[in-house]
Amino acid sequence: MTDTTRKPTINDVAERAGVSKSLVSLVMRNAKSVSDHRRAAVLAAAEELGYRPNAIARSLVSQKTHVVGVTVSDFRNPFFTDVVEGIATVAKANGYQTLINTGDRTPHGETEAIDTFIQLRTDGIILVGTVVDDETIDRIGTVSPLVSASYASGSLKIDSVVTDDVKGARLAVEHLVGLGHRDIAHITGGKGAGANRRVRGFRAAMKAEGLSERARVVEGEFTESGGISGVAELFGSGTKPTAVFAANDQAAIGVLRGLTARGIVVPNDVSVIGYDDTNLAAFEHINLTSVHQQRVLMGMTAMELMLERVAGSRQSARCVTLEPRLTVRGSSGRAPS
Amino acid sequence: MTDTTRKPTINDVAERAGVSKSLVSLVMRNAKSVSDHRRAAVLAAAEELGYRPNAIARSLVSQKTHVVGVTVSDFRNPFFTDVVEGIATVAKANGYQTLINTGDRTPHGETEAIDTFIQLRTDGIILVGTVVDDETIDRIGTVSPLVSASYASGSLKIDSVVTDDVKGARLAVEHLVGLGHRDIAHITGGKGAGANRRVRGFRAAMKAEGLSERARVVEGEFTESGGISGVAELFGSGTKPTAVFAANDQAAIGVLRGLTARGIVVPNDVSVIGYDDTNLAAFEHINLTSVHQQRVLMGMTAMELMLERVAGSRQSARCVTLEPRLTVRGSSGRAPS
DNA sequence: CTGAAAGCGCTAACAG
DNA sequence: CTGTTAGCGCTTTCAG
Repeated sequence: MTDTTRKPTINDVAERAGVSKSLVSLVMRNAKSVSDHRRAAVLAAAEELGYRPNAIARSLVSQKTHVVGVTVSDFRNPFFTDVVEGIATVAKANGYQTLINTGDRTPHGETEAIDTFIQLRTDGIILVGTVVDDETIDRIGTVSPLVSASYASGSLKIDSVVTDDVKGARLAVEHLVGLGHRDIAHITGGKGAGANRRVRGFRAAMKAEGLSERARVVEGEFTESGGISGVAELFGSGTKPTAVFAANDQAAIGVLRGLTARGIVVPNDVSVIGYDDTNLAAFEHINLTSVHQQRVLMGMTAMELMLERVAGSRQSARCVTLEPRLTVRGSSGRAPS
Repeated sequence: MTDTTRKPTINDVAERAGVSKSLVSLVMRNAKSVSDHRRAAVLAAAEELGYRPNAIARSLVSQKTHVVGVTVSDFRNPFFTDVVEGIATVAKANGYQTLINTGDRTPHGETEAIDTFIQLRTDGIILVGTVVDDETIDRIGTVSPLVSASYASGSLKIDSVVTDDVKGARLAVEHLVGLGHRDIAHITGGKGAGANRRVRGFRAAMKAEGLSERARVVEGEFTESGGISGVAELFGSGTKPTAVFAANDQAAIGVLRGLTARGIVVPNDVSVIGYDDTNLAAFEHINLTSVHQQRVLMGMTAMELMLERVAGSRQSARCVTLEPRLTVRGSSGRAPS
């Protein structure tokens, strides 16, 4: 298991095939300047020995690992896994490997994950739904190519790709107003990535509809319990809204629960809209109207930005904005008269 | 961005601090045999230069990467993400990094992912819900420490950790029988990992209850549509069961949909049980009775087995079996009289 | 077309 | 306690 089974090196292959190391190296990288005869001999020797090039050693000299590190703030959130899938697809298509790591939703854990990538000398790092502050991002951006997905960093050193959440919020509001709703509330995502933009978008859209006075915003979280507590606050006292726009699907599901518990019927009494349009929203038993984000595309775009950086074909920071859509399902309906 | 920003090496730090490379190396690894004075000087120099040890170079000489590769057959399945979380927790606690890769649910893709890990010289590889055949597993097992989670490989070279699915199926059957059900059907998981054990367990349990004659088994899949088609087959003709045990939660949700579409009420007319006890099952709107698998523990155990292998403290293969539990929720109830 | 030699950044014996 | 000397497995000039 130790030295007896030592993995074969380029030297072993060279010896077995009776040629020089450099010759083997050329063959392994498909160089053309090798005679068919020797190439065959090398290939045969490699096959026999079960030789696999040592990518570690290779990258030590080439200064390229062909690996990009990806930090994911929350593995369990289906939104993120789709983004990661997009990243992986484009990466693989371009000969890159993706190394995934989670920072356990904490700035400290994520910073640690990033540091590991730096020590591993990944060619670049993609932050998905990062929770670290702009200052740290800026610092890391000077050391390694960096792109942020789903969070628009203030740093000028890095690229980012986000959904136009201001517009997403507007789509939700316009849909509800079209259904006759006027008392509309928004439960925020707290300090989560993108939460701010959604709040701004909500306020702006309500204003545009001349409903500023009737807009209510309560603090929440990107979780089911965030939605539940939001409902408690909204329906505990004062004017009750006829529609609730939650910061994401998980919070919206909390809203559904909270409403059901109070005997309020969706969508007859109150309409509910989520954000992200995850699989959850599509489940027939949940059937949630939701603002759709192009998750896989977001990941693909992030990786494409990274490739440009790695190739050195662009030095300036770029922020790509993706268009949201509204997916209408059963949780939204005409306002009660 | 290229050579002007070259990352500082141990040499740069040594020069800056006015000491030898080996001294710096010792300090970076917290060796005690260094005078406080020099240690401080080195640390200061490293800090100024923003030096991060090159893990690539380090592992080239130490022959250890402190990285374990993890292949996940399906990222979207919450079952697997929990297993991965367990792996990552134990790995981190022991100074290991986890490199995650998906094989897109295909044997070819997964084999490719494994090959990448081998080239990267990861210290070991953990297969989560693998889809590659035993022969391939056996071959890889001779090259690298390997452990399989959720699939019990026939290979004698590798370790595995699985849930006792035979018992899990029995728990489901016993629960239903206790509620007065006698006509019970099972919708299988097709060729998916663990599907076989669940079928066997179902058959054995029904036999033990003296209900062999009334047991029905229809072919399905580990997906929602697998459940839907199963319902179509079960309720299309012949004796209709009063309870359905699906191979996993996603299929069970398909069953719920299929039943609802036919106007069959759960659990009044028919009881439904799933497998995995994922977050989905717990959603109030789904509220599915399900056989619970200790997912995080499964991942933790897998990583522990890996650590034993890496440390060389065990040469023989080991298969750990985890206990299932039944989580009772609203989708199962007394059999109609 | 092929081989020899010099290093990539780091660690691991050895000497002082 | 500290510096020197060899490599780890590979790529890359530079000569033949």
